[in-house]
Amino acid sequence: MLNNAEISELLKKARLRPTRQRIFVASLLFGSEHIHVSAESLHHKIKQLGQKIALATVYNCLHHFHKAGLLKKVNAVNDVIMFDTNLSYHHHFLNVDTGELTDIDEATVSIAELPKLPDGFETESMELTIRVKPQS
Amino acid sequence: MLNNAEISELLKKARLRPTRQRIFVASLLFGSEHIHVSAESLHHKIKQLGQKIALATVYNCLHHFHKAGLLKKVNAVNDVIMFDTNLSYHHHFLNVDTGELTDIDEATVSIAELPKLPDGFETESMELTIRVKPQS
DNA sequence: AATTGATTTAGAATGATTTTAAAGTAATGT
DNA sequence: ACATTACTTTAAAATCATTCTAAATCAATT
Repeated sequence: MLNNAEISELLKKARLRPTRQRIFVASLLFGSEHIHVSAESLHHKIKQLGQKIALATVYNCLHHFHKAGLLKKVNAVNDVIMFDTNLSYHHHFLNVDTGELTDIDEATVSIAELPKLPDGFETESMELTIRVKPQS
Repeated sequence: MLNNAEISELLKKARLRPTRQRIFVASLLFGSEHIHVSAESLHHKIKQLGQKIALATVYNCLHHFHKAGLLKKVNAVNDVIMFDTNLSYHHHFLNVDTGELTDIDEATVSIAELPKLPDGFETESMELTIRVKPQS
């Protein structure tokens, strides 16, 4: 858990102005467990905590944090962009019913062989998505 | 290339009424190379061919074809649902600049080790997405 | 404290997709 | 063939996530 001064510092390091809203949003994202959020889900959580931040601001925050390298954008499936506080290269289980994402421990996956890239291209990132559903 | 009777047969087998519109849409999708389409891109192609089918009908077609197992839904990235006529288990290169998808030959990828699934869940599908960008 | 430039915000706009409800068409029984 | 029924198509409205706009606010700098 980070205090406001620490969060302020973190934002400054990322060249983001530590505004009231950004500090609050950052406090929900950083400093504890890695989490996955969408703008909508985060905004909802904020409202539940009795705070009032415009949805557009949440979008702005998430995108700024992403640009600054504080968040990873996760391949959305149900039209909803998810952001991941876990920046390291990793894969996901995707619950196809709920859209919920769960990190896969990198150590439990190994990709033995990869195709060669199209000419003139380089890899930006690589992600394995295992779509799962409740056993029928 | 399939003729209309063959396409009609294909639709009937999938328990879909072989209507004029579906036959036309199916003729663009099946019978030659595997392709990736969005509702919008397919509708555009149809208009270019001088035909007139409502965009909503294209959406309906694609979803019906998908439900019937004739198309695979591909993890969209730029908000656009892509459908793939290649039903077999396979992976994609994703051009992050354009959203364009390219199939990866399955033989060139091998995943050596996989994590165990969460309890009570089963795998629906699994997809490796290699996001690529023009070499900088 | 005043200026400047970035940020926040409500609300409008956008773009993909879905829904609605009416009109059209295919399949089925007669 | 003909009527009935059920499914399809369609334009237009609705919806949902997201982005834009323009005015108000705020943080950093002079």
